[in-house]
Amino acid sequence: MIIIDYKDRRPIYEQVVERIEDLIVKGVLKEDTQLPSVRQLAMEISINPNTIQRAYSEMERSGSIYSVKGKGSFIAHTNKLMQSKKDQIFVTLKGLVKDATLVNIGVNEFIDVSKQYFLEMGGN
Amino acid sequence: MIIIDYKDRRPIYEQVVERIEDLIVKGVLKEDTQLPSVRQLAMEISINPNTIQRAYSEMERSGSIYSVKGKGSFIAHTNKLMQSKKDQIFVTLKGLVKDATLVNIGVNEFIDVSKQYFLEMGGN
Amino acid sequence: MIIIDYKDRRPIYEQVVERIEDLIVKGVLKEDTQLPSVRQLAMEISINPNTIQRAYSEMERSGSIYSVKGKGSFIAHTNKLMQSKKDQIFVTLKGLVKDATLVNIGVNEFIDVSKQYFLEMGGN
Amino acid sequence: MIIIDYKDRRPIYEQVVERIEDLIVKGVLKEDTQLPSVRQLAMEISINPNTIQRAYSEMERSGSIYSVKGKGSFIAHTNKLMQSKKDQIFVTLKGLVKDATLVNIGVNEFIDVSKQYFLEMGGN
DNA sequence: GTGGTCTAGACCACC
DNA sequence: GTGGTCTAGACCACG
Repeated sequence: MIIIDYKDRRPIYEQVVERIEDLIVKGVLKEDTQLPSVRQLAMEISINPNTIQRAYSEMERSGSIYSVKGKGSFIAHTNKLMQSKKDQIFVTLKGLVKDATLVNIGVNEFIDVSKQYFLEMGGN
Repeated sequence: MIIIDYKDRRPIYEQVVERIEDLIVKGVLKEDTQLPSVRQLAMEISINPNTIQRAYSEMERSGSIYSVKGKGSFIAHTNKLMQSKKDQIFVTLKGLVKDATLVNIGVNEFIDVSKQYFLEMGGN
Repeated sequence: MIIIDYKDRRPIYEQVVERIEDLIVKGVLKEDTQLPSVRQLAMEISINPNTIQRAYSEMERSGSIYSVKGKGSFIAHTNKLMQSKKDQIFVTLKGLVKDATLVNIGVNEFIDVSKQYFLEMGGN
Repeated sequence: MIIIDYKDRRPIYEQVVERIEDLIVKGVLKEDTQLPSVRQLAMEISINPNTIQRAYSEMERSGSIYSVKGKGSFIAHTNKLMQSKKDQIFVTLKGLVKDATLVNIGVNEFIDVSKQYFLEMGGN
């Protein structure tokens, strides 16, 4: 379910967070679903439980999941996550537009390519 | 000319590269212009010369500048840099569109916001 | 009657204690009233009996309730509980005032806000 | 400088955060002051470097300090910290007032005691 | 069994 | 030298 790319320069715990949050926004993991336990997921993908623990901690801090000692970890309300993901996308987009203007990419080219990419995505 | 943000989480040498390449794409630094020497730039912005050296090495490797032994470092042909910056932007855009579709941001919203951002940039 | 918030980070037995003591200070549960048995309450709120047992033990230790072998658990004299709750509040208040002085919150601001909060509570 | 209370139930890293943030709000540590390195502080108070690392990470996340790889950790702008501490105090106060009304502590008693505590603090 | 904290020791990127 | 990540193994509180 969760694949780690060891060539990726980002830390493992960050990749784990990304993979799980992806599953949430995709709707695969729904609210109050129980996540695999720290130890179990650690064994599954053959990494140290502490690393998973850290990933889970990050997600709890950011409000994506909630953990109960002795019970397990569960998916939280997804609204907040969706919104923060959207916000993040628009922030990135703003920076990208800024860079685009610097290298003389015009509005038209930018949105044409965007449309094209949307088409490709829809095709999947 | 070059400002380092120590609170920025990226390594300093990367920031130096970015600042210089920015000056190149903006046309401030033109082809075959000589860059300040490693030591000189290091002193100017109060940074370890090793860090500047690494920044210059990275840029030479990527083809943004070229070095002549005993003479110094110079701006290379800017076409290649411009093109790679453009490529990079479109790669990022592709990823962004992919993420956008996941959180149900439609084509229309996406390009409307893009246009808006372009307007804001033009206004500066 | 008793609601557990699994997203609350405090242990469940502590929440149970708080809820019951709340009912006591509010006057809902009066002196010598019998509490539901451990098993019964556990079933009611779908919780492990061990957890309820621990909550009851804590309250007996602190003197909020008393148990009679073979009969059950009962609300103790409420005076002591009321007094210890009051004491606790003033201890917290003292710490809070100390912190307030550190960040330059003056007496006036502090009591103005307090009055405001009392008004809001009264309005409920 | 920093004292750990092993009888305290809170985790060590949390105590470290509290102690340092206290020094910041008290004005002992000023903006851009360099903190002791992770390893050095760990040796000083005889705890594992990882624990200090975690404390520093928490503070960087919350914006109290900023860290630069290869250089060290530094005190950030203190405004944000002061504000969040103030906010925290008023949140606690609100909860305290709510509890006070439950046990029949009136506005007058509450603010009288508060004033008294402020006097005591001022006397230190 | 669960999550959370801590230690010990290692490696990396950066300066 | 610095901060940051990871592993291995231990212990605790909770259910």
